[in-house]
Amino acid sequence: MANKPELMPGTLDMLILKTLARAPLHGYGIAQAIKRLSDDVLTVEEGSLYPALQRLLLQGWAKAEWRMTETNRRARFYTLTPAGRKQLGVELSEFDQMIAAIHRVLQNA
Amino acid sequence: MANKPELMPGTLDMLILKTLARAPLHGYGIAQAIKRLSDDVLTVEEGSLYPALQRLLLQGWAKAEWRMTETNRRARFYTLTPAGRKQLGVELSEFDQMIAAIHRVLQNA
DNA sequence: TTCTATGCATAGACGTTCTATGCTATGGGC
DNA sequence: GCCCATAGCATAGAACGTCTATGCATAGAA
Repeated sequence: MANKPELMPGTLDMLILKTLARAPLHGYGIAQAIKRLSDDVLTVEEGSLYPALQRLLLQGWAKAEWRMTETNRRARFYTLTPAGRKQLGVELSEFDQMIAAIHRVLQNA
Repeated sequence: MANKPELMPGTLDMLILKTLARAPLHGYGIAQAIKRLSDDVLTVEEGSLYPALQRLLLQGWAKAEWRMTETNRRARFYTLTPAGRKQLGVELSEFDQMIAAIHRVLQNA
């Protein structure tokens, strides 16, 4: 039972945007990057990842194109749009605000 | 559209447990406390609150009894059980771990 | 007496994440 | 030549948590 998520709900889009802000990347690579940078704490399942990427495309926060990876495989590379970069800023500050608020509640002994 | 939640999904139970760890309280009071301590950033809607309280009861993390408030109203007071106190510890450390992991991903420029 | 604040509770909609599934293809080892 | 692990995309459906909307009740102030 007790199915604790490998991800904090609501933060996935932000994490993807941040990852893409470093460099264009394909889905698989994004998942790897998040897992690696978080020291294996955050795991992005494919069933979460691809719907999230669709959302980003739909919102105009990223665009996609098929290319070849360094290892000679075809993959869909996602690039952040200016709107996406702006959105990243918004989500980062909202996140910070949320965390700060939660800490205020938690620290009040 | 764009329906940003007033609450970070997955953190509500932790916030309630923490609030009850200070003193037994009724639902309405819990919502007030969280809102006040967070400087109005976190708003707990009733449709989120009461289902959450049911979860806590069901898990044995809190128990409830009807009492009168200071203002002479009948209300259901929730008290943390030992298991609930333990659970609070678990959720706090999981939360910290999550936040730390997210920060690692975000800070990696 | 009417209104506001206090107080509990549920049903249904909605969005996100997870599980499960299916498909393709590359490169290494046997 | 064949198998298998890895890389890679994608969707359907279940599960879950939160929000909107609704209903009910009562104390005290205006």
